[in-house]
Amino acid sequence: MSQPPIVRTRFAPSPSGHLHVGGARTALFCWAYARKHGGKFILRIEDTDQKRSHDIAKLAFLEDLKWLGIEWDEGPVFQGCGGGDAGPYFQSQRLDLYHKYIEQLLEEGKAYRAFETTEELDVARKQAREGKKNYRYDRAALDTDADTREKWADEGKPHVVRFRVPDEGTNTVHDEVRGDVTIDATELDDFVIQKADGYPTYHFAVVVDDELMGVTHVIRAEEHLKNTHKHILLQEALGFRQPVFAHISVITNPDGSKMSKRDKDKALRKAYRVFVESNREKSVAGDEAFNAAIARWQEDRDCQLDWLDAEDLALSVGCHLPEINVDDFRRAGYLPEALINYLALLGWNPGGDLEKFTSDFLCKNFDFDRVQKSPAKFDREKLRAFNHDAIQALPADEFVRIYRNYWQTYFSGLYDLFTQRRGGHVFDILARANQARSKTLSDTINESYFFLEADDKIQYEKTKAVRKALVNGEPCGYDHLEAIIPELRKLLEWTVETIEKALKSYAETHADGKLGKVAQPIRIAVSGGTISPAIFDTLFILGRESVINRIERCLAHRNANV
RNA sequence: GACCCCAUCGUCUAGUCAGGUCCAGGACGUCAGGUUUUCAUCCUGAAAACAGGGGUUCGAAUCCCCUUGGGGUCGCCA
Repeated sequence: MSQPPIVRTRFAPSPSGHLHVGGARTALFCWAYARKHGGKFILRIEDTDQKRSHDIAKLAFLEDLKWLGIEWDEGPVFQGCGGGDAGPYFQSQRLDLYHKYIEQLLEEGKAYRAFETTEELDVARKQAREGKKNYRYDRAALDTDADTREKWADEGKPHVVRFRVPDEGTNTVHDEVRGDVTIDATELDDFVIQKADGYPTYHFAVVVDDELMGVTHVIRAEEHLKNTHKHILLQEALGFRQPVFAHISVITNPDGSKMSKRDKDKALRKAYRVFVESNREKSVAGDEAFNAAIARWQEDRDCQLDWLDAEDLALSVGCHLPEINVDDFRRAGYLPEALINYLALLGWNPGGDLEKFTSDFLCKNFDFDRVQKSPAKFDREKLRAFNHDAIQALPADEFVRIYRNYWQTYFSGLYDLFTQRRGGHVFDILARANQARSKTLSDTINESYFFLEADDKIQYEKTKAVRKALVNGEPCGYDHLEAIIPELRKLLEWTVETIEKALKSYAETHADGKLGKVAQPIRIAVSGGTISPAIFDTLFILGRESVINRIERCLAHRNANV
């Protein structure tokens, strides 16, 4: 009895910056499946496209995976992850391997060299489309005899290598999610396996690497289902084992279109067009390199801006880029455990009514039989609700740590200012006061600026709610403000507890026990509006001097108005 | 257009494989009340779906067929 091979799954992204949520879900499922079976999860970089740049920023998704807690056993070495004996894990470093197998197919007559140019093929495709015909490569290369083709190749004439597919029969993928998927052999044409630059195509590299790396389960998005037929043919031709396949459905936008990195580019192009049309005399300010990048981007519809440039431009033209990447959600103040939970549930569920679970649970329970076949729309509101629950579930100390870290990372200027003025321990109080009112870590950022404004710069909102809180009733809000100042002055200690005691006691005797009658005018006086953390926390954080200054100023404002 | 895949509330889904316990359950969102020092919460309640049509069967959300709708793919991208 032979042992079943140890489960080895892999996630194989192309190096293109940050990880988008669809990729994250695929990686999550690959990882969970490997963990469940005590196997290995491999990360492989599919960098066979020389047209794409290869700077290190393109590997930002390594950081994203780490942040999500998806750790790879083999692959690029990064922060304690990676390594392994089946490398190198960058396809661009494995060219000799691919060449060896290409030669093998060539010698066996299972592949051949073809000399058509891209332009010639484009014309043929266009003609087919116009004639409402299905395009299929016509094997024109085979019209030239083999010796001539070898001679051309020796002379260095640019060419590709095509795989010769069977002329008849059917091809079946046994898919763990979808069952058997069969197509007719005539649906496939002789696809390219080696490009003119000598690099293998995706199809070829994937098949060779999965074999050499001992991959047992290929879990990937549905967009690859059709490719799988090609991969099976290659595996058969090369005498490779066939892994188990599982194709998961794509994640879509609310309008049903595939959620993709391009969505950001689309949104940006649209906003930029509007900006240029309405600001003819103004241009987007930037340094030379930035402007050059914009120009290139405008010339080529297929070109996408570097993500840093994209964010700069979005800021300049007032465009909110849709959150697509894991990092977008991280910046927006989502917790990794919430994103993981939500993503996992988008396409898989443990059955019954259970929705909330950890990645640990996923690793124990994930299997293909509960993977959804249909595409799932990405619902930001539900993600937000999940994030809210995740934040509320955090112990206070842990929330403070995460909240501080979030400010330091994404709002460092604000954080430094706050801690300089009020001190690090007061930031803790702010964090604690904000936990209950946060659905994301960023929710309370905008509502924290008033703490740092100069006392005499507070602007009072001119809304009904504000007026009502200040002037309605007898005594009115202004009257309470006047009366509360001495109460605050005489406190021996300025703590959340002493403030609470003083305000409650005042409300008891002067406002029929209705704290709101007193709290709301104070809130307006110190913040300018009706939104702040709990009033006792707010006053403590602000400090006694500022509180009294602001209340007095508010009262002066009343007199000026009367 | 061709090929392939899919189809339960607005959304994610349970139930489908082993037909009856389902006039279809949960969650997000929505709406209506309530609690609360504001915002955010929290509590209670409500509206909300088996795409349509044929079969099979005593019985169909569940099995079969057709139609319709949605998605994916059709690159020297991955």
